[in-house]
Amino acid sequence: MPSFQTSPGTRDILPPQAGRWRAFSAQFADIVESAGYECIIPPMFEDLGVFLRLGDATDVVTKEMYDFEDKGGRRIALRPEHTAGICRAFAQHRPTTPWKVWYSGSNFRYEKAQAGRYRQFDQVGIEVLGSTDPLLDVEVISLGWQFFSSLGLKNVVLMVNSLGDLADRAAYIEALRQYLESRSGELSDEARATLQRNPLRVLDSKRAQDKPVVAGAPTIGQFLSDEARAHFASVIAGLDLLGVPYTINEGLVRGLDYYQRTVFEFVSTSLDSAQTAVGGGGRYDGLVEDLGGPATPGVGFALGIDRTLLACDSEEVFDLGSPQIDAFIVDVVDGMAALRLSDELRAAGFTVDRAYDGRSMKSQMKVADRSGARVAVIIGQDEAEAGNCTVRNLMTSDQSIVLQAELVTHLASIVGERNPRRNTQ
RNA sequence: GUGGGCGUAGCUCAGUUGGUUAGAGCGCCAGGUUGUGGUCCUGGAGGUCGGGGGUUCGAGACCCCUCGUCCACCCCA
Repeated sequence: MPSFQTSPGTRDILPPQAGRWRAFSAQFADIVESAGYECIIPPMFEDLGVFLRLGDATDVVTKEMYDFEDKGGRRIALRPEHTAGICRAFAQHRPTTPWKVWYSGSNFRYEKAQAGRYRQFDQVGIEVLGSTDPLLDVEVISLGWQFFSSLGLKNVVLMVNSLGDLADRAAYIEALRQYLESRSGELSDEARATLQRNPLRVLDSKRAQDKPVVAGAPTIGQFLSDEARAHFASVIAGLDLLGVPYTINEGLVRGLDYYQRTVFEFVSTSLDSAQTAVGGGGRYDGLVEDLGGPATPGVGFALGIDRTLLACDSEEVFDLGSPQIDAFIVDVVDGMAALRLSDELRAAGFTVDRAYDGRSMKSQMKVADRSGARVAVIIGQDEAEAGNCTVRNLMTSDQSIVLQAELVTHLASIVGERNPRRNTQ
């Protein structure tokens, strides 16, 4: 065993998996940038207070925060999610609205690791600040939906709900509390404890014992104000218009306290672990104000990269290999030709690798084969003296001798034309 | 945080009721007549059996502690 290993809940994303992550983010960027969202990169740690707004009854704040005091005596926390930091950035910089941003990055929560759950985990997401338009909620939800579709995922379902405005929500929570307390004798010990902290979360209980009680609970729908009801109706109408399939789930509550009105979650039905939520979001109209900014509505979502990729694995989609190598250079003289030719070919736009350490031709050919290269360019003593090279097509085993000066055109005839690398002036 | 499963070479695993210098397959490296891959053959490198303590004449195997990992709960992406 090596002396050091990754800390609990963290891991190395090695090649080729790391390349898949990069492609994942790139594909996400393509989709949301086409809708006018721009990239934002907030800091990984902030003043602890920024994240306390997520809710003092949530585990994310009370148990899972990576917080510490820095050398300057500041109370700092590693971000457990992106939304709060982005709202803080909005309050700090006051960009014109609507402010549409997307992000891709790591979050940190001190939890015990499990399938699809890590202490350092990555999300991509979008946020829009400055508009209450319900059709914006629709745009946001539909972009999430489109992204899952673009990955090739079929077994993702969308659940939507409305938590109402603050007053609706408060009235509902009170009614729910009264109901649950009246039947607390039937609840599990765990659910009773949850009831004290956050009655909404009892609706999420997975224990069979709690199911009958939860099934009989009052639902949020009866508590919505006229405004909240109209807002939700517009969201539904918009989803219908776009043909985005959804399920209204009145038991859907989100884990963070800042949500109001629209909430939604994307769930993979092809994951068999306990973690099936691959993404979620909603409207958080009070958050910017809570952080000391002007009253500003907001809506957004976050998708878990790990879990979504897990879903891709189980549906056997979005499967990427390593990048294709066009040519592999085998130089058994002194390596100088390999150095020069690889440089020239790369400048011409080809992907080129080579062997090192002056190994035997047989050994270098093995490495060439393993690299998956389509062509081997061989420089032996004869070629070096004649100024040419042997070009071997590793798929067909055809072989020919060409002048080194004509290598670029010859290679293009085998693997196709490439765009030369451009140097910025 | 609670409960359970598991921790033997880079990877996947064997290791009989505790008994001599710990094995296989894959991978890696080098050869198989002196310039060539993917198949085949031969050889080689690589492990303080997660770590610490204990029981024993003797422990990879048994006991305790610890760390890590996986799974469930909790919570969430």
